[in-house]
Amino acid sequence: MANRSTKEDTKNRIIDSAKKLFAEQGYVKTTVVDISKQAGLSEAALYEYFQGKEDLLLTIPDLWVSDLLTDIQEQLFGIKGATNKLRKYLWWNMRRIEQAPLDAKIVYLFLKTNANFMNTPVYANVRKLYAYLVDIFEEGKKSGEMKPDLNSYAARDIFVGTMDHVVTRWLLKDMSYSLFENLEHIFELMVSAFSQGDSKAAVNRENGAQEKGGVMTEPASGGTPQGNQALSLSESTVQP
Amino acid sequence: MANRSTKEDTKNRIIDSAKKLFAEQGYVKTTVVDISKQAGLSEAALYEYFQGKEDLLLTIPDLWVSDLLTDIQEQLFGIKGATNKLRKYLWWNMRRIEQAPLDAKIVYLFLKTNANFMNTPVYANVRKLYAYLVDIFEEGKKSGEMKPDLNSYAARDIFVGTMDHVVTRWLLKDMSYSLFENLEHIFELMVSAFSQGDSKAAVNRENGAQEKGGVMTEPASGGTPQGNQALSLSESTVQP
DNA sequence: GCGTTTTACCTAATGCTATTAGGTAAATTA
DNA sequence: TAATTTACCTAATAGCATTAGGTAAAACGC
Repeated sequence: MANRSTKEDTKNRIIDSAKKLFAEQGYVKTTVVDISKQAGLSEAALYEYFQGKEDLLLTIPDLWVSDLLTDIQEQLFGIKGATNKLRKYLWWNMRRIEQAPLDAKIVYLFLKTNANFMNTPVYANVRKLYAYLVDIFEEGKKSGEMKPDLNSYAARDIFVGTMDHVVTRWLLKDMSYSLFENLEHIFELMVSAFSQGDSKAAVNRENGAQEKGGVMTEPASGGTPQGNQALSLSESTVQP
Repeated sequence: MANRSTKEDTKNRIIDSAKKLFAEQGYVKTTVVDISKQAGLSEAALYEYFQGKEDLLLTIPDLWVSDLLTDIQEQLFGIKGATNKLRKYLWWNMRRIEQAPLDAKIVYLFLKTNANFMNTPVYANVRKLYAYLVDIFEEGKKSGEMKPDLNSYAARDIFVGTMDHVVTRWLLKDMSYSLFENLEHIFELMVSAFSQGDSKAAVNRENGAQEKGGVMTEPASGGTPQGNQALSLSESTVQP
């Protein structure tokens, strides 16, 4: 194999092209010819690598999501306290999405509309990703950091729902501002629902009471393709 | 016009057919022939009523969402207290979605993936729908019911995000359980983030301190097509 | 009532798109 | 070096959205 590319390389080229085009123009408006041209191939060659357009859509975020799953374990390792873990989880999630907005767009916008999504390994991994949150809430209950009667599933629903909402809006608004805008407010508010006693006190108690755990502080946030213009106007679907 | 149907009637038949098929098979897999056959027409006739398949998708939820917008005003009328209003908003929202799951599926799953969604009257109306929440939070701050330093936009993000998450999961799980499952837990948890002082006390204070406002208590919840089997297993994406 | 116009719909293209059939020439293997 | 495999190609095929060009019944004008 001198001039030809390796199988792995071509497959990646196809995935990259499809990712880009799906995210840019949407699934429906992207054609298989578009994708294969972008990848420097004929249409027919693409079918050697993927069963078809739908298979491509369902396969694209596979790597990303399973990488997320192994990464979150590393990221939470060594962090003490449920609130600190929760915080790390949120900031980490946003960071990873900021770094891979194309994958995020496909997972958050296009995959859900596909009838086969629920049978996908991506879905199974997303479930596992969210399961960590339930563990964190349970830990918080045991340690007394969080309300003893906290319903961990309700808490997870609030946490995941809010995260997803913020991300989806950001994607729909074409990533025209920083994902981290207002995140501090939102996080504090959520934590105040889960925590025992006064929330701010709780957060501070946790931060102070230990060796700082190596967590927190907003990441420098370079990474969004078009740069983070912090367009505060488009912060949300509804503005004052 | 004796045998022929009226224009209005045919248009409704097309909308109903499209709604059903889009919700059942998804936008991509539904063909224009499918829709027109179901409506008892030829393909060409459909184009007299709609500009095409995409126009159809964007038009379907128009009526539903603008009806929601006028209804919410009626529903909140006369309810005293921000927490009571918030509760009514949540229960009302779920009720309306339970009653029109096809419209909901199109709005929550399919519309977001369309590049033109943001320029749609549906989007504008959804914004207005969410704007009520900000007003409610502001009211709660003024009355002392809610934290004086509450960030109303963060609060709205949490509330909307959580609602959307619960609804989306229900739709993806094919409406196989009751939308109202665990809603009480979730609501109380959210309110505890927004309220001044102890949440349960706050909720009770509000409920007791006035003529009961004509709100609350879970609706009898008959209405889901396949009936509410309250399949507690599929409550969420992640289970113990 | 009768010719004209409009309405509500139809059949039959057209042109694009996903997917498949049937190759070929370079690289690899025996 | 002959046989086989690999990585890719050109050229169908079939399905779909959309359009062109009607038609027959109803409504309108007089």
